[in-house]
Amino acid sequence: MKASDKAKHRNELICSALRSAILERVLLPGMKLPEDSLGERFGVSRTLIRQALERLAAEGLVELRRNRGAMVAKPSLEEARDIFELRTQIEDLVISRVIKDMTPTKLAELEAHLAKEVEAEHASEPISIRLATEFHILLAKLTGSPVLLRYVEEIGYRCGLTLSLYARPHSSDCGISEHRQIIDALANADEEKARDLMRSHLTAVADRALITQKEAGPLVYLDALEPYARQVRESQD
Amino acid sequence: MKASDKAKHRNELICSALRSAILERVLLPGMKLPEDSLGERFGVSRTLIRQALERLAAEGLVELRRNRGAMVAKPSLEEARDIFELRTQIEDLVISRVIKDMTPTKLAELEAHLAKEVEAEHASEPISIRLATEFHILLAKLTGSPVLLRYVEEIGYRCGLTLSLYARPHSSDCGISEHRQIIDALANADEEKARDLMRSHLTAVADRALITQKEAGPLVYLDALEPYARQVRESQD
DNA sequence: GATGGCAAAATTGCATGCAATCGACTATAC
DNA sequence: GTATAGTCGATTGCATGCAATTTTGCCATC
Repeated sequence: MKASDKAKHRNELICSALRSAILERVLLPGMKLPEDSLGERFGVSRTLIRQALERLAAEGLVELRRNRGAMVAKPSLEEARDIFELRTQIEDLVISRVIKDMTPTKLAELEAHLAKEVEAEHASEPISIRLATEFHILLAKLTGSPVLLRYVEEIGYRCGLTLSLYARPHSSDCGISEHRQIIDALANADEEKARDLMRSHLTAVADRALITQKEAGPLVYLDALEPYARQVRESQD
Repeated sequence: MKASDKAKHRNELICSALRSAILERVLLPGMKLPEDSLGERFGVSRTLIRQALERLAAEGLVELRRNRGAMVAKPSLEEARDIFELRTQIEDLVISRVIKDMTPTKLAELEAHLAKEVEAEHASEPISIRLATEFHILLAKLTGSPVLLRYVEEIGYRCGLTLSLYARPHSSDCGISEHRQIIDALANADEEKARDLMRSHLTAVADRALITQKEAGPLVYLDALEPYARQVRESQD
């Protein structure tokens, strides 16, 4: 999971845990998410699970059918395209904002993150995807705008889920060099170029992704959740 | 309230009721929202109120402080600007999408809505604001993209709240002629012009708004909620 | 008169229990 | 053999109750 899980309340811990599980393809699109079983796993009551599921539903990662329980969202191809298009549009704004107030400190942060991406280049794919997403989130953070951060995060996660559905394996790691170029453009205060690079980066990611299609059965396979649940259980005493 | 409150579940009814109350300036920014009192008012238990408050918090209309209860959000001036900037960026996309697949039916819908706006021009200000917001939401609907609709709605609401905090009275009704122009540009399939109009419309709204500043005391004044609560209570049997 | 700490009241955090709803299965009729 | 109706099981919807936390008012002390 992430360093950003800094000892919040159980509420958010569970939410983060489930989110990570979804983004790291431990819970696959279409899987059922029964409140009881999850509650048992995490060692909490249905109330908390329910909250988390509602939150994730609002974020678009979980689908909530009335009286029929929750399942991991399964965005359609159209939704997928829409999300990526919207993302492009928003990150345009992020670039403009970041470049307007660039500092060496911020550049260093970006470089540090890129280093982590390079280091993890040959690690597992979920980790690469997560780091790639977090690059964009870091950019949003650097704008200093909570509003931008909030929406870039949310849409970034949805894109992550989408990729897990439609991307073919190893389609994401080529993103590193593109991140490199974006940082360079930002360092040179070349707004136009940075924006163009970001646009083509995002469309490239989308294109690489939306070509092949994998199918996931609607099965419950909660055992895979164990490591995530343990973390929450342990933090309780 | 709205026609879109079409007999969903109590869950969403309460959420809509509170949202409307906030947007119509019945609940002012900074007001406390205690679960008990609200539950009593609406004739439901704290559980449902809690759900609604969490939802609204996710939408940015309510602020949720741990163990200290909820209150109507009070966006800062910076947040206000960020929200409007983001809105501009997103509605750019809406225009592009709508204009790509314009039909006489859709045009008629827009005209019908504009007619409502004209009709309500001299009605109460909250109603004007709501109709103005719904014009933008209608545009998002016409794109046929649930994703766009979701975000335009949410950000539109946040803008509405922002206006209620920072706008000076009667700053909004001038928007009608601008809506008129946008429809015309859409009818002529003039994408560039439509986009420009939308951009200047939104910045105009923001500018008209963000000049003067009103202050609202952090008082609880739940009696004003009565009409909203009654509606929910009645729909229960 | 101001400050620090303590205790009581108010409010949220969370678990549990019961009722309502939906889906699947079976039995029965055609 | 197929279709339809009815019942049963599983799961969610919601209310209530108790524990935890924060706030507020009070009193003692400086």
